[in-house]
Amino acid sequence: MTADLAELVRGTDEIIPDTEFRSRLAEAEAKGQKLRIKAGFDPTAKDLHLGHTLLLNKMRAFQEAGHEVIFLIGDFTGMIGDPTGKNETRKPLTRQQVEENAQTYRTQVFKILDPEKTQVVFNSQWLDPLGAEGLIKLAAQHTVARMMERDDFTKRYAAGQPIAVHEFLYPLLQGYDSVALKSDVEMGGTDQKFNLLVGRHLQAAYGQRPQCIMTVPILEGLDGVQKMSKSLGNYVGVNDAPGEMFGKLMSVSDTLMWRYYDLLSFKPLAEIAGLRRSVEEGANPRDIKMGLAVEIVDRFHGAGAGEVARAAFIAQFSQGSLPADIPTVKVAAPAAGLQIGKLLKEAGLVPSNSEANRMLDQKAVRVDQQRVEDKGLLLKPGQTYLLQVGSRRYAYAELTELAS
RNA sequence: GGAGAGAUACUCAAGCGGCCAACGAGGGCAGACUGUAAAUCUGCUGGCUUACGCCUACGGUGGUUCGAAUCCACCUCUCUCCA
Repeated sequence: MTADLAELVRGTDEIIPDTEFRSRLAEAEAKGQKLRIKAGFDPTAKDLHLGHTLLLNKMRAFQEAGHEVIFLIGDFTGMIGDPTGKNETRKPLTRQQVEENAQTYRTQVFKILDPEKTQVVFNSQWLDPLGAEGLIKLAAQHTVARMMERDDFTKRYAAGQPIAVHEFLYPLLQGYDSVALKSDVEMGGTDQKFNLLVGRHLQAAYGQRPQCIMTVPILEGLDGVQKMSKSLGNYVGVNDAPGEMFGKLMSVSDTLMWRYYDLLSFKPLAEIAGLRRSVEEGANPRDIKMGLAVEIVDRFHGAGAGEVARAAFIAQFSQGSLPADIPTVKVAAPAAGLQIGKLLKEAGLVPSNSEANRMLDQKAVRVDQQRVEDKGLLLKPGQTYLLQVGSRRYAYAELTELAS
């Protein structure tokens, strides 16, 4: 069990209380019991990214150690709609949307978790029947002062930002999930620490043995500053195509690369330390970064996919050849020809004509590998042109004559 | 219930009745330099017109005015203090 323990603890941020966690683990082993491990997910986000996988990796580690992993989908809370984060009022989800999202979740999650060993539950199962009376009883277990201890509540309050009353219900309902599931351990991101602790408190209030909590770090996004999230556009999705995944990982800074190594790689810690040393001794960090990108691409696209992506990357960027998968777009053009700016817009490379003109001004546009600055350039139908905006946007435009 | 403050583009944030498509910062995009890195420097950052110009924008609806993001009224939302 000690080997297991090291693996279970690797990459976690905090375990509270640490000693109790260890003793419970030992106790379960001695009695031949399984610990009930709970982790909750909001069914609003459809696409999982690497940030989510930190938690999933941990869950998997528990599965491999023989414990019972419960994947909780917060469909009830999702349908209320969580307004956390500024002043956006998130639209409540319908049952059907929740179910759809949950289904998408499953397919992605099982790239990491073992479907056979994963129990999937929905919290509407016990929160629906709770009723107003149950809710009031639940709310009576906590105080406003303790609620306000939550970091983001404190900050928002101090900053004069609104806090809706029902936001107080969130931690309570999430905590009640732990009561309903009789969980032994609950896992979540560090930003969930408060909520996880509420679960501990509530279990005690309902006469249960309080769960231990385990937090995993929040993964920084590609910018290295803000957390990885889809809405910030700084994420690597588990469904990203191999080439895209590889490219995104290569674009992170050298500093961030080490953070990613620590959190995402399955390589032994000693090996990672060795890589650090080799860079200090003069190895090109780029090559080390490729190693990480290969590992991650392999993980989600099968062994070998990483090497293929690496070769394509080197061909495209180190040797300057074109990417392999340039989309072809058909565009109708008048016989006299279509103006370059309009073509770029029609081909979907820029959002507007004005933007196209700006790109032309900024020497960012190439047609058939030749830089173009003349906004009046007309491209005649009957040909296919290679369009390029900046270094990442490519398209073949097949111009067909517009019947006038 | 009473008194006050506020709502500006992706975010924060300036804004005198005309010089405001709106200072500045961040973010983003592009160019240079590179390892598609970081750092740095430069430029751009509402839409339409091959650009003289036109249209849409400053919480919402009306109004005053030759002219409003700027003034007035009402509405919506938020915050603070008092009850």
